[in-house]
Amino acid sequence: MIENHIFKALADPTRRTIFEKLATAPRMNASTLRTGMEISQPAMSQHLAVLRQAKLIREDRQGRFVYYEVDPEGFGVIAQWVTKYRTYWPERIDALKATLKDMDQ
Amino acid sequence: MIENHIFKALADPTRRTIFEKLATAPRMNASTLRTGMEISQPAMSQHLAVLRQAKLIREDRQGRFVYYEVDPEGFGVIAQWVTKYRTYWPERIDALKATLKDMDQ
DNA sequence: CAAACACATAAGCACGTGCTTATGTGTTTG
DNA sequence: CAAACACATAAGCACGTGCTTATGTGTTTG
Repeated sequence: MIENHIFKALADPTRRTIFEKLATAPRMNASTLRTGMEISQPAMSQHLAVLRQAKLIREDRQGRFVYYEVDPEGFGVIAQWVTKYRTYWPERIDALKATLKDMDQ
Repeated sequence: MIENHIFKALADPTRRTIFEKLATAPRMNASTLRTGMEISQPAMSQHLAVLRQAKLIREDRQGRFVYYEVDPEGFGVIAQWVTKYRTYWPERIDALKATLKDMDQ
């Protein structure tokens, strides 16, 4: 059940931060990801392993560096999950999303 | 941080099943939700409390029954979260979602 | 109004999770 | 090639989580 891995991976706020970094910036290696994050090297390594197993990120080994980037496969499962339920009450959700968007600004 | 409550609430497979029931069927009370679910009454009550605190469901007390239904507020946060990242690689995600949809059938 | 009912809550327990320190593995540098 | 580097992994620990049994609270039924 990979869906369960994905939801569990995203349940941790540190991992969501890492995912957000990789989603909004070019590929980074583990050390670069740590900058400005108050997290030890082993902790980062463990979080990256969880995200990798959930297919939310994927690695690209280059010598002694390991570069990470978002893996659309895992994210697609969440996107699909949202789409599945959105169809049940599209108007209510879209109205709410507009409200949330306004709040951001 | 309500976003964290929501992701943590959805990280449990039993709670996702409950949410799915409420999303795809009319409002139900706690006992009706239990039918066909091999879950004790206290366990169900505790799961419903977590979902309620995450604003994924809301309650409507009617005498000694408590009816539950999906609360668009919590779901909207997830939908918004997905939308936020989808914008970074729309073509890749949409292609993948089409693939996943095919796999369902 | 006493019993049954629908649900909530408390306490205890087994197991999961995220961190730490220590150390291992493979690669590059000087 | 020895040291430095980038990262992974192991073991241990504190704390979180989801269940159980027991019991509490409010409502309805006969």
